[in-house]
Amino acid sequence: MSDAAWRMPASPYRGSWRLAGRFWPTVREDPADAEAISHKLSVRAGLVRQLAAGLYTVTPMGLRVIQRVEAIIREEMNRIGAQELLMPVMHPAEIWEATGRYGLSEQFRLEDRGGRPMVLGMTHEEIVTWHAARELRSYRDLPQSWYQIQTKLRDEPRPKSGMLRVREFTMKDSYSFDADADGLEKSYAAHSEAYARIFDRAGLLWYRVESDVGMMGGSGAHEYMAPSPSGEDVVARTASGSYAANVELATSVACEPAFGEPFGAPEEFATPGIGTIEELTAFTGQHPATLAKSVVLVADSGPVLAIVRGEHQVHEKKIAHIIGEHRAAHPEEIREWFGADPGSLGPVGVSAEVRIVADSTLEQGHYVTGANRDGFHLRGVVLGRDFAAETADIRTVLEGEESRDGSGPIELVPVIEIGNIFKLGTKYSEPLGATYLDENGQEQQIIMGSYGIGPARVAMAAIEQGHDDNGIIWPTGIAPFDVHVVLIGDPDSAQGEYAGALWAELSDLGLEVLLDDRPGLRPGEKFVEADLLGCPVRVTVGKRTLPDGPLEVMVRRTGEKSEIALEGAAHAIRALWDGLAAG
RNA sequence: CGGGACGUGGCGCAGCCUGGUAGCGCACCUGCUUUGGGAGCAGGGGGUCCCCGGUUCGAAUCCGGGCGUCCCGACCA
Repeated sequence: MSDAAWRMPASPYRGSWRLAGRFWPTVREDPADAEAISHKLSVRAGLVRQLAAGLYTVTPMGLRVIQRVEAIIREEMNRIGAQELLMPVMHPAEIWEATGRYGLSEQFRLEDRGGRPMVLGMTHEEIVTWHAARELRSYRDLPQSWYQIQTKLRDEPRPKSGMLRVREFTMKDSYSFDADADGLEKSYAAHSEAYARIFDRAGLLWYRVESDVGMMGGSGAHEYMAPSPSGEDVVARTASGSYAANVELATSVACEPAFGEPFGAPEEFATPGIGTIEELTAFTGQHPATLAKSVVLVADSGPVLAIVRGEHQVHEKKIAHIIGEHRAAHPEEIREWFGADPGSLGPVGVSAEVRIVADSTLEQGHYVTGANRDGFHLRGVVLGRDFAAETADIRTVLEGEESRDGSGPIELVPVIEIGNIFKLGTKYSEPLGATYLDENGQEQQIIMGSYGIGPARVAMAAIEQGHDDNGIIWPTGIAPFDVHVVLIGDPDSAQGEYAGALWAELSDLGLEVLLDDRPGLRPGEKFVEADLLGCPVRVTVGKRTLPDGPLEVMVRRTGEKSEIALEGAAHAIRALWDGLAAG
């Protein structure tokens, strides 16, 4: 075989491709095990291939999209003065021991040849702080913002939805180091602005929402969420977006049911065979919001009775904030503590060993609760009078409930988390000894923030938000190419030569152009694959084009076709693309 | 970690219930025709039927164990 047979055609244009000879494995049918749209289309459009659960190879075509996302991220991170660096994926375990994060269930652990325990990085707070502790000594060294785009490894219990939830992925993670809380606010705000520009430029519909600080710890956090039916998280927001929060901490104004006349004391009544709230609603004819739901949990400290109104659910995360790690109680345990089975449980007359946590909504009104006697309930039960309980927000938000800021009813939206920002404070700088000397020579702790974006999730979210029956519809900002030139005919033909010249001219005008010059393919196949790939503008060059034109140009998003004269065609296409990019 | 489904040429699937020559479509190779929306005809190559064990004269098929992948839940910076 001669060299020429396997060499790629020479291209003077780094960003533009001639397709002939390239590795671009498209697929006609949806992969059998794919559920999410982005999973199906990313495989079909030849962007990724799966190696194992949660492990994906990105193809040359897919890598173009990822790299465009990364390019936007780099520009915007650099714009706010963040500096790119690169830290190792493999870390000595002892650094993670210092912060108490060694041994987390998602952590990949291994040993080096000397038997030293090592971990693969799930994130880099420990490592970056370790460096900061050694290098940043004076207030004159602050503030700093460092970032990297690098591999993270997490042994996810359940990888899913293609590239949306994987065990190995690249993340842009940045870390800010400030002298004080004001400095952190500035770094946080700078990242917030950079993130807004990044996600706008990536062409996503996105929300910035309040989030739980979770295992990262710290004093405040926001998540960036792209709405999508394939999303794993849920955001509670109002139509205007003036209120938006992860449901894990969202609050709302619960409805105000008619409680009716209060009772002087709880009254027991028979409820034979009644267990669930639905049954109790039907039996009593009362609104579920006037019934109290009792859930028994077991925390480290012992049994916990969590109470919410009938229309609500106890939210796992919210109750966990109060009682810590916990599990559901076994039926035998419930029998022992309450003397009744689930379905007839309530807070009245419960032994002191049971901690009672009631949702704040219970502070108003009187309720029907279980009587802790099988087949009986109490009506007229009042919190504070008939039983004592801690109160807190432990319930889920319901769609349709009013927002606390008065901006209207709450809607619940499934979303993909594409980024997050955390105010870490001293959570990492303290255990790792990251301190500096202030103007007075006093040792102070460095105040940190951490900020993440998943470029592949950005790409997948774009697919989720932009597709039709024929394939992907990329936003102009992150499409693999700006213009897709479909050559119909032989590369050596007159139209082949014209297509090559147009390709070069468009590239000279600053566009990244894909020229489908693959020989032997039928026109239909090229069109179908062009639709699948979804570049914003498609130009067709065929027999009809020469010698007098016109060129057929199609906008992928609208399907709108137009004809362009050969004279000045490249400039006209560039102008068309500029119009799409602008709006 | 609980529940469920699936595992058969590269991809998508049938066959399994009722054991007896491994099949279909697409893709791939060769030839001819075709060439503006996934072509037609003819010929051809390619499979440890996920793995291990058991039952049987004989196992893709029945039984047991394991592994893998996906979905639901739990979990999740």
